[in-house]
Amino acid sequence: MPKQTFLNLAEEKRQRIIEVALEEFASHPYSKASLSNIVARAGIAKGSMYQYFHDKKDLYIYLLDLAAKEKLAYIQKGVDPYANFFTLLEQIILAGIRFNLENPRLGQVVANAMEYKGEEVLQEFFERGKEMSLQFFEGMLQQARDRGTIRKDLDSRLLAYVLLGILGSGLSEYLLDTMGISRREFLTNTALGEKFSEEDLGRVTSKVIHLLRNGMEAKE
Amino acid sequence: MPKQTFLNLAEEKRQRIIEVALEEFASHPYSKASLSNIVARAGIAKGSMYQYFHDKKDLYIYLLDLAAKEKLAYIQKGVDPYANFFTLLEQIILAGIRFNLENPRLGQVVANAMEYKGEEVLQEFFERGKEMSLQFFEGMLQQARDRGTIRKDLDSRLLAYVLLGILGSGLSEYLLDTMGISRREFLTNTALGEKFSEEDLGRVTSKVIHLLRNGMEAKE
Amino acid sequence: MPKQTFLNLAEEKRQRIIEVALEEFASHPYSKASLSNIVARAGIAKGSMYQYFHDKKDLYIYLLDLAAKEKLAYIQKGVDPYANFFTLLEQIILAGIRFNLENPRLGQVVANAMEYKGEEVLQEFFERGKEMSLQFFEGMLQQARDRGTIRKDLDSRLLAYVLLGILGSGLSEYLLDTMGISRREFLTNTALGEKFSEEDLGRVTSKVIHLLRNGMEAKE
Amino acid sequence: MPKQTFLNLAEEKRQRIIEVALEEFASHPYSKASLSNIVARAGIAKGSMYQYFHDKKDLYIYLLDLAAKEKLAYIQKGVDPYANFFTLLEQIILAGIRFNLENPRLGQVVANAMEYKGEEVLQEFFERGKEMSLQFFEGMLQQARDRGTIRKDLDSRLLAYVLLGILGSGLSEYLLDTMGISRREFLTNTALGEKFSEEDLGRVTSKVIHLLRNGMEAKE
DNA sequence: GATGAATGAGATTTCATTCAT
DNA sequence: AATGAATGAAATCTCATTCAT
Repeated sequence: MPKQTFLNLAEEKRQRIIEVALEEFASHPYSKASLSNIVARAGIAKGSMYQYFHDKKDLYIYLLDLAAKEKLAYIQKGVDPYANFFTLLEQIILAGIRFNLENPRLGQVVANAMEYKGEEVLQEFFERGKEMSLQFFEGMLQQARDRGTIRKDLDSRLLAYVLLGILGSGLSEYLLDTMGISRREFLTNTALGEKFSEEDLGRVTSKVIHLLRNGMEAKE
Repeated sequence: MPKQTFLNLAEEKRQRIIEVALEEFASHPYSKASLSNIVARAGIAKGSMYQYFHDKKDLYIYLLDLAAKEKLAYIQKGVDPYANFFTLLEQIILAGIRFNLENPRLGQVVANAMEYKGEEVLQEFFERGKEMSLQFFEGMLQQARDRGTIRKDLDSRLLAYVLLGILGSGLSEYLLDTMGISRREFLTNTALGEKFSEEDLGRVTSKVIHLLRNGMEAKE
Repeated sequence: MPKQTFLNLAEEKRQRIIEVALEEFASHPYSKASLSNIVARAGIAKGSMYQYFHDKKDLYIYLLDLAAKEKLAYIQKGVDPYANFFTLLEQIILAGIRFNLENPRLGQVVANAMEYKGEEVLQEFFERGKEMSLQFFEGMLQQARDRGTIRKDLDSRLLAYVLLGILGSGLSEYLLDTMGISRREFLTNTALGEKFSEEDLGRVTSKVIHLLRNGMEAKE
Repeated sequence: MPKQTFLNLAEEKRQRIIEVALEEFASHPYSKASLSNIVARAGIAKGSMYQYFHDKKDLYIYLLDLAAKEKLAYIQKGVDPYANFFTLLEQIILAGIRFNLENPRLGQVVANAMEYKGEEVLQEFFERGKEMSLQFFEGMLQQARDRGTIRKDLDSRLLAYVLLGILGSGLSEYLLDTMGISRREFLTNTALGEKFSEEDLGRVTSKVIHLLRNGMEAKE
């Protein structure tokens, strides 16, 4: 939890710090991310960082929380909760991808967290986050099953893992790949997200949904 | 590439070093993995490590390569290349999971590498590995499409991403989860893999294959 | 010397600051005592502290001076200056111990100062304080010698050192020890001093006086 | 406990490090003593210190232990354990003073430790040391009482505190004082100890013993 | 007079890598 | 070929003090 000091900061300065810190944490694993780097690029004194946050971990968790909340809000905004399951899933996937493209750093920080292994201090924290995501999907799947939208024999827990794997970051990467944009460029140059048209995103998403809905097998 | 010195080492010593190093890299992100730890536990001098490998990165890449090759060999051994697509895919998935459970450290090192972002020194290397995996799946999918096993309108590249996401490590994690085994225990205690019966693995795999083949939608 | 600002403060606020600061300096060596801690616990702004005192040293010396003065006043109050030497000494020892038990923090700050070595900035200050104490005892001893109360061949300066060593804090510690009270508890919980009865104190004091008067040797 | 590395060091280098470190710890309280200072003055790399000792505390405890052992050995060497109580005590006091004068830094480190208050990490360690000293004196006193050398009504525990207070460092300070040598000079300039003649030391010691034996009171 | 954000020097500690033996 | 001591850059973090509001 950041200290009050940070929250009192002028909007502009606070944003600058967040921006720079996100960039650092998006492009380095937690233990390699350097506070010295961040303060240097944000143009503040090293000690100031400790007026704002208790320690490195505090800063990281703040950013992660921020990113997760923003991504969640973004998705909720783009979704009709009363739509049927596949429409809802399509909207979620679409919003997820779009968020990642429009907010490369935020998206990357969340994605990194999902896959974080072996950073002992943070493990517990990550596991909680992962469990929450899993349960969200599991709930959705249960409901769809109850309503007869999806087959009764599907294992919701397993499916939740599968969906998480697919959404992880694979799809955004696919898009970057097909546009020939490297991850480094993407994280550095904020404006690249605009290169992707609504149609591109829609096409990819509907392909995925079609796969999930009907499977791969060619029927006669 | 390890130096000749390392290859000349007595089998037993070489194995010990590999074993210890794998344990370290499986349970810590690259930048947190400590050479000091490794040499201490392997009972060799720190300088010796530099007689064997050029630097930390060299050692890591060697292990990664080793792990990838072993996993690949394991999968190839368990697979009938002339089987039809879905059978083949099922065998691949099954072998992949089984390998991860039987070789926790090797499996983990490969899995970590797949998801590693932001470690500049290694990025290029990882991208090459990922590209290889993608192309492998892409080739398989193309062939299946040509043979009419899967629908013509599927985008093989995108599907390759999806398959990679699913196989990543999600399924092994699902299994560990349902057995209530923490990742830490799993990496430390080598014998845990035996807890999983062939039936368990078969059931999970066939569920996934069924999903990929037929999709989720309930057909009347 | 505190600034006028501090002296203008509302009595209550001033007392609170003093209390908190004493607690900090009693339980940490000078260099580890933290102004940040003090202001946080006193509920004032850090800048305010610098309106009241020139710097950390200034604050410390103020407290030390205060503690010394209070202890001295307490002792003077409990002493009959016209009593004969051993009675006087007994009263001094008794009052000294009692003060320490009734005012743990003040007593501790004074005791710390007596033993403080190696804090360059403060050395000169401490030496002055020590010299004053020594001269006080030296004077007393000279007078007693002149009056024939104590032996003529005693070296008053040396004896002053010896008395200082004994009074330092050894006796209070002996009492705490025999009651099984740790120094930490003692400094935190203000009320512990009441655990000691007048008789306990009297017994200890008279033992010490008896020793100083007659020595240890068994006479037939 | 220092690492093996330190013990393997060339005698000369090891001594230099010890010497410099002692100087630092003798003239600064633990938390102010600076490793950076030590390595700079010892002419070694900062990292090397951590090849020798686990951390600052480890180094300090090593020095303290060293100092205590040397002082103890020195005293034991100068003492006839079969002498009667007062002779023995005289020899102990004399050896203690002489040690402090001949080894200013060692003596100071031990003396500081005796009085250390509030350095939480080390508190337990110090208390153990103090308790050992107390018990040593207590044992001596008990024995003397049993043998009828000292009065039966003396409280050995209390007397142990008193003796510790007297020996603390008071007597060496008295001597430095009478020679007009400041503590700073004394710690810096190793050669000063030679200024004190055997007679000076003997005279002081015998005065103290006389006091302890016969008390201060003038008997008609 | 009060505030509390800003500062930056300096502290301890880690670790990959080098190199003399 | 093996050793392991030496290195030093870089990391995180603390804290007395300053100063603009």
